[in-house]
Amino acid sequence: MKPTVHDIAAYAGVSLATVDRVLNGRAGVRAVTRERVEAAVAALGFVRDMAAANLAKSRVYHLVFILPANDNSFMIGLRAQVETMAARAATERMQIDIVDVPAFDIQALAAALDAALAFKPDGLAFVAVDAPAVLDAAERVRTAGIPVATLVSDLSGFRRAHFSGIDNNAAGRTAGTLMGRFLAERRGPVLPLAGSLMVRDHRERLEGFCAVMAERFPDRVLLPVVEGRDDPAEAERLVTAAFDAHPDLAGIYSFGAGNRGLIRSLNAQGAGLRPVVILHELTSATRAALLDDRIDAVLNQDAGHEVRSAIRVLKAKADGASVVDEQERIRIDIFLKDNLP
Amino acid sequence: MKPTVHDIAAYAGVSLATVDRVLNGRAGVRAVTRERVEAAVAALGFVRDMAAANLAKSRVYHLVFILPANDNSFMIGLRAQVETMAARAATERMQIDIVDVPAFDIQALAAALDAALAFKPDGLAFVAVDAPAVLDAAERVRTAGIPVATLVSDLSGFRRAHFSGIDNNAAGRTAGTLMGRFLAERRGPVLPLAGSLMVRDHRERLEGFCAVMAERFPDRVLLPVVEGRDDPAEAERLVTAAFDAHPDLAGIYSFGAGNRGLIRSLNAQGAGLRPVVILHELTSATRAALLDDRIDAVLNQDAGHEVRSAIRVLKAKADGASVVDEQERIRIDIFLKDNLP
DNA sequence: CATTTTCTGATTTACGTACCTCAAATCCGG
DNA sequence: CCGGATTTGAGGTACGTAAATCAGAAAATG
Repeated sequence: MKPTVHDIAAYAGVSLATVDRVLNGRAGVRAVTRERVEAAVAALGFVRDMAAANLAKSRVYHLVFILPANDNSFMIGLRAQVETMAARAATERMQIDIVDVPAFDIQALAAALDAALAFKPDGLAFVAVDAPAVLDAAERVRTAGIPVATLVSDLSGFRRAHFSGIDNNAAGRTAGTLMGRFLAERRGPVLPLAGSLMVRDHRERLEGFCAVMAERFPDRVLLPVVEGRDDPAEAERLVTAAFDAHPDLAGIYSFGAGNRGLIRSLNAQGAGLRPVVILHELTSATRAALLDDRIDAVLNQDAGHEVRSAIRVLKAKADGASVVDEQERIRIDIFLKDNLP
Repeated sequence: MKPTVHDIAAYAGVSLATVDRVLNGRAGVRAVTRERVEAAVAALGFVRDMAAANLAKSRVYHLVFILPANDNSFMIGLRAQVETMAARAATERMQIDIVDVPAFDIQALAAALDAALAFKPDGLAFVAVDAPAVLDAAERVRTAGIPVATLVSDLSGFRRAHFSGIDNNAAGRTAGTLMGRFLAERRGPVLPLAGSLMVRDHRERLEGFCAVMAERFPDRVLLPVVEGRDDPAEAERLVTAAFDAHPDLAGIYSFGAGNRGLIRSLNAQGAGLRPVVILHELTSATRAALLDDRIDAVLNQDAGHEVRSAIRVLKAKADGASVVDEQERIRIDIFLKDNLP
């Protein structure tokens, strides 16, 4: 049988109250007594029954998610995941609040962080915009003792409890390797299509991609990066322009959102050999394109995993528990048409 | 505030005892009264607090994992994952027992299933060997009302609660696409190296691989499948023989274990152009080979995810709760040297 | 040595549910 | 309308922990 606090009290020869003081780090216990209790805990292998503890505390974990009010498929999906978990939250003594902020708005995000801090939640997760004002606000939250996790996009210099997102440099490198190998002997330049280079994830993906191309496929010409601002119409315009300027365009790596526009532009091209296309985020549009052989590979981050992971980690940090690190690492999923979920 | 049984009782105008009888399906309640209570539950959106309920029942979820006593890296890793979770289990009112059976031993596995059934656990997970005797034993467990999950390898015709493993046909197809595209214009035959075609996973991988090769790369010559029995020495022998017989060997798809032997054989070849190598399961050996550019891609199933998923599902089934399906789908991980964890 | 401060023990209540007992109310057939 | 069966109510205890109160003991302080 699992030992309980009563067993610890009996074994250590102290009262329940003293055991409670030691276990919960309250004052009013001599060092010797504390050690006796700790020895008993170690000897009996006591582990606190979290379910019972939470019941007794009638604790409700109160988490806040700050999400950008973006309308691209990925962010919509991410929000849906948070909402799903928020609905399930009641079952597990949790309350999850979602706060909206305008996308890429530094001041609004900083203000939202300060507002969330005022609520004193048990944990906070947010999609970072990489700016000093955001860093300051985030540090205020962290300093208040609230565990903070960054979601999808990280914040430079911030000592967050957790980053729930992928290694974007590695993602770019992966795309580079796939691009180089899928192209093989085929000649022609490759177009890198960003969302915005103001965002850290996109910069990192580009760096990784360029590094691999330079290292392993040095003969391949990379066209100058173009930025589609995560906007389908703009992406379509840019890609169509690239097709016009470079009839021998051999590859496109799109590492931002707005891929519906890219796919429209692909469809509009003639029946000739299409370029190798590698892009990010599995959505209904990119999935359909993959199945129809209009694109070659999709790199994806699992939004559901990211949200669940952030919740698990924040909850664990909130009560100082440990975490299965490996479970919280967000994979770079590579989807070909054959392994679509 | 979340409603409690007390709120239900008050709302329905009945006593706590009656609410309890309804919620737990005990006899002695008139149909009209039962409906009143159920209406109250629906109206207030009551959900039973499982933590409190388990505390009251002093319930311990008792799970049994039946694992083959295999000595390949994958199975060793899988076992380690189960052991890790078993250690953590105490914290979460769980007890996980591990039962060993000789690998590929149908009678032993069937006997182990029957033995486990005698313990009346709350859930059972096992690595299936695809045979009628195993199916019979598994059905006996299932019929006894115990949720059963298959792990890694599935059991044909078995109506399990859950299969915690990858879609091996899709994995084979994925390998086929990568192989075909990585080879591109390069000529030469491809060797499929199985562990054993007696195992369903390996058969499915082969089928998927061959299907894609035939559909999309019909000119590529596939050598006859060889079986390395998941044994490094045998794999090494077979691959070396293939090199000798086919100096222009262009590709190897290894979908069994024992890849240390395959890698040794690769190392032993001369400095010429090595074949494209795609294999399964990320281990220290395959990881090192990937980093050194001695192989091209590793398809992997995350053993940790599989184990955690099996536990979550069995627990949920044991108390009739729902499951986040998407969280329980085991991905086919594709690792290149760039996205290694 | 008296007084304050710090520590410790004993006891109680609470969390939300399960499960038990005993008595009272209601139902049903005759 | 009676007798027996069924249904319902009231109340309690239990699970393992948290947290509070209050009294008494030990230690530190003057």
